[in-house]
Amino acid sequence: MKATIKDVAEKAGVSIATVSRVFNNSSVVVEETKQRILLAAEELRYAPNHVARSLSTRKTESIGMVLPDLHGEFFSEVIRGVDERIQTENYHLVVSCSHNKKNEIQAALQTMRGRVDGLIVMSPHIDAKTLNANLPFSLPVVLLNCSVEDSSRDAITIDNAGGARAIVKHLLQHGHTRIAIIKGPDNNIDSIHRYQGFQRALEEAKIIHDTDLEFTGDFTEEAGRKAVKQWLMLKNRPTAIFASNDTMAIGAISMLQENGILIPDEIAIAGFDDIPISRYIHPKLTTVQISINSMGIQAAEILLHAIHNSENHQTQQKIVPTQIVVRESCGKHL
Amino acid sequence: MKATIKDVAEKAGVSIATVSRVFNNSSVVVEETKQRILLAAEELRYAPNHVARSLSTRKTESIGMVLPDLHGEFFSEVIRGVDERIQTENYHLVVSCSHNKKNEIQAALQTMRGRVDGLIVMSPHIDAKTLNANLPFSLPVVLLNCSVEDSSRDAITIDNAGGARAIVKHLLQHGHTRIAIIKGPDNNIDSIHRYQGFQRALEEAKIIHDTDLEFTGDFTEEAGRKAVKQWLMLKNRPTAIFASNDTMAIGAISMLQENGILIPDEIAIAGFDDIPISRYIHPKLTTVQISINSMGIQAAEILLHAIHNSENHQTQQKIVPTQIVVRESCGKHL
DNA sequence: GAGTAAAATGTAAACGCTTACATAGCTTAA
DNA sequence: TTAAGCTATGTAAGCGTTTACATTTTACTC
Repeated sequence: MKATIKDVAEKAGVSIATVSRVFNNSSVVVEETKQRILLAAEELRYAPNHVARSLSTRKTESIGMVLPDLHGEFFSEVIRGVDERIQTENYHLVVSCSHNKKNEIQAALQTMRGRVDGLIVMSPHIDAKTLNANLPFSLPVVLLNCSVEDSSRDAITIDNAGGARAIVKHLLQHGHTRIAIIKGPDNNIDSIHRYQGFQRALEEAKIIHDTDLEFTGDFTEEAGRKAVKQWLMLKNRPTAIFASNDTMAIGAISMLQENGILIPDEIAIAGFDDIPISRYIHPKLTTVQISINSMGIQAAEILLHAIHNSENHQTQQKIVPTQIVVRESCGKHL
Repeated sequence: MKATIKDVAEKAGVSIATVSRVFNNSSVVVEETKQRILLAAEELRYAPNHVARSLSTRKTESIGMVLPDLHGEFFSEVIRGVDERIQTENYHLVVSCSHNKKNEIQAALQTMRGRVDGLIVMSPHIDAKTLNANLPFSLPVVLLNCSVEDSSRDAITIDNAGGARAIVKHLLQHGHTRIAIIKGPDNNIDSIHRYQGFQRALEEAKIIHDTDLEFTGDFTEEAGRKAVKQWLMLKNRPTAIFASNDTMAIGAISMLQENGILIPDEIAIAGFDDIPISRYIHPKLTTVQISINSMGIQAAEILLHAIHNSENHQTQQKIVPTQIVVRESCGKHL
């Protein structure tokens, strides 16, 4: 049977209020009394019950994360960033995975209510309306990479279009004109914007895009492999590939190498995300860098601010800049 | 202001007990009353307060995970496995990172008390005694890859020694006799066992191990690179390298390739873990496979059982078998 | 040594729910 | 008709804290 504050109070010969004060440093308790209480607590192996405390204070000291998926380094990096920031304020992290399904995200959001003080929601697949309809009204929320409808909510989005445009431009500067793209899922907001950046760059270079050179993937290595497989059968192969994320780029590379195609000499390739592994594969992957970890930190930062200043918190929409990092996979010359 | 059960009860003209019953299907409520309550709840945007419910039922419907770190795919895979299993029973996942520090793991364990119904602890760096002293007594706990002292606790451990031995044997069968090892941290239980497996295999082959061919790393790519750098300066280089995890193996490969060393022709290499990326790098990495995801699922399974059958739960110690998967990095011949 | 202000501690209500037990309203059977 | 037995709902205690407010103790001052 677990000891309660009452047991400690009795054992130490004080009231429960005093015990509570000791455990909250809320007001001064005479040193001697304090020690007596601490001793009693120790002997009884007492630890405050967080649930009761939460009920009383209306604070849970937890924040929730609703993620679309739990696969791969991207998510673990975000989690790491968020955890890193909130741990400094003794907050806890409750993670939930919506598996990208509408009803599950609804369920996740639902069960988070009353369990957390704030929410970080990442849901690049859900449209803004559905999202808004399900978002709790009374809880601070930070949107990560979601379709945002207006400025009524805090949101952090990556400059997907800008990053894609920059890296495709880089490819163009290398003289490539037949550039293929491995897209992400059609309903994913990241994919959409990356694709737009891609198109934009081509337009600016006055290149007419060949839709044969498009493949829609799902952000997995396998998708990258399939895309390449398809293009290898073309009479007129692309000379460069832009993969909408590093994972697919890596899949593409593996398929190219299996077919004895030299990278970057015969086909250049670039990715997006700069996941840790990108700099260790061969050839090292040219890609677009976003600091996922720091994105998590920032999201946590904003959320904590919203929680602590519920009255005068100004919502903000941040666009996280990206940076291309040139390595070997697209040719170093130039 | 958020609506409470009381508001709903008033609006529907019933007592709070009836409202509670509706939201718990605990006993039959006449259909008409039920609809009236549901309607009132909807209008007030009422959702039960989980904290209050938990206090009353002494159940949180959450389980906690204490992880040593949040870096890399290994952890996200475990999390994914656990989440996958517990979600089916509407449990939530509270994640906490101990950063491998003794006091932090203590703090993490401490704050989990009363917040979760059960705990999955992964802490390969902490010795059994310290761990045991800090583990909550009253809470079901499943140990993941920890030093286990006795059979009083549920535990899942990977057959690290067996896996390492098997893969080193494989290397030996290829004719290698100068096999180097990139170890993990000295106080890490996984590293220790993998190293033991390595030694065992060499002994069985009656090979005297050259301590020049040992490098202690920290499971990062960088460590793999450093190890190789060091060995390249040797007059008598190793012909094969066993890295204690895939990440270090990948780092090693990148360094070898930068120095123009052919893999596996000049130096063969093998890893441990079989992280997803291993099959997509070039050359594809020969490694030891453990299903991290399913380890998470199993841990969750055992924990849930312990929670639901607190009286007659038999603790169990599972050793998850490993399997070597031969790919290109150690030479396909044979 | 009385009076007073400040410091330390105690009392009890509240947080929002669940649930054992009590009660009221109906059926049913003798 | 009435007692008994159900069924649907209500009453109220309890879950373990926090905290405003009340009370007691201590420390000074004159």
